[in-house]
Amino acid sequence: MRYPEGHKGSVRATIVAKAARALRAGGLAGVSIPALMKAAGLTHGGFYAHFENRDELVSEAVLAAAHETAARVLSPEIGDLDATLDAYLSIGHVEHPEVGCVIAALGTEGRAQSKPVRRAFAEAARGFVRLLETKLHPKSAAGTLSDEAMRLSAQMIGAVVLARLVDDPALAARILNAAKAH
Amino acid sequence: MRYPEGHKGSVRATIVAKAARALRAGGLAGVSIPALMKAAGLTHGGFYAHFENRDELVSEAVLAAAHETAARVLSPEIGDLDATLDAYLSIGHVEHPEVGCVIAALGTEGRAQSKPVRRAFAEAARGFVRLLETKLHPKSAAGTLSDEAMRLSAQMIGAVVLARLVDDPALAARILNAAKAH
DNA sequence: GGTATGCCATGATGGTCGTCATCGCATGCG
DNA sequence: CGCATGCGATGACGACCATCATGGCATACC
Repeated sequence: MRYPEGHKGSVRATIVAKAARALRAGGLAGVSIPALMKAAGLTHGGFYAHFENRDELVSEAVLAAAHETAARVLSPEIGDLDATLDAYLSIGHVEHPEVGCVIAALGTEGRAQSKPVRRAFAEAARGFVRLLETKLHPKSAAGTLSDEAMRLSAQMIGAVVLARLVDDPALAARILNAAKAH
Repeated sequence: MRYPEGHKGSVRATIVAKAARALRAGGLAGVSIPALMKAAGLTHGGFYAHFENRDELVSEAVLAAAHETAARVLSPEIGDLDATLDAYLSIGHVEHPEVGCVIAALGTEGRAQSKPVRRAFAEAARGFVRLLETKLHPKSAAGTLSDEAMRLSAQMIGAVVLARLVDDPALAARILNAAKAH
């Protein structure tokens, strides 16, 4: 069929959005192209009309996931630092990695990926610390990162990773609460 | 050939040890059985004489890696807490995940694995916090975990994950140093 | 020293993956 | 109203995977 203007672009955007979700749920290597396309309501055939290769989609999905979490948890309008900590260090975040922080969901997989994917993770990681910096010190000069922002970023990410691994809801909740101290 | 007593057991141990290294380097899904066996100096054929299936090897490799790091970095004879922090939060650790902490190397992959593998990760995670607890409070009752041990565990793991992702040696070093505060 | 043993190499099988070529078809344009 | 357009479905290809069946062969035992 002849498709309406901009159709292809919007389809591409939904593929990226659904992939961002599916990859966080199943791991970077755990979801195939057929599965990713099915998540977007399509079959595998059209994939290469939208992306050069699988890594291009993975890279964009990582960035999309990072922006999504930034807007939901780290953006200024969420509230002060405590509001961000409460949202990030929550049971809901631990139980739903598919809509949570991409670093806490896929962080350790980034290192072993191709260069474009590694670049996406690098940008996500730097963006995380940068946003936390502006929450800690709203009037700090752009581009400077305080030790406190780096330390607290590590603490938040590590806490969610640990809480997801211990396989014990009560202990997970204790880890999250312990990580709210700063 | 007729092999000397205990030969099979020692071969199995070297397969696990080499797999622990290869999996931390390449990711849980990034190394195939042929590759894992080649790392141990064998071909893929004999694999199922040693393991029920791939997940059994992965589970054992995760535990072996955890014990290895515990002995090298977290054991009492390393020194006090500062010695452990210096070793864990070092450039060498960031640059060599294949011999480093299994949680910092593979932590986010654990959640999406089969039950035996998840159990291995859960034990590794709990063991990490437990060992840090005895370093922080040597005379605390066995089995109790302080908020401080959980918070600092998260901070250490998150710092290494972040440092590996930012793709900037100078920034990585700053993150590591920032995470030495407690 | 002959022989039975059992570990491991060779090789096959079915399935799935990433990638690509082809085609049908519904609709926006003339 | 007919037709050209271009998106996406169908299907094929080679590669690689996990798993398993078979066989060779060097040695520890009798």
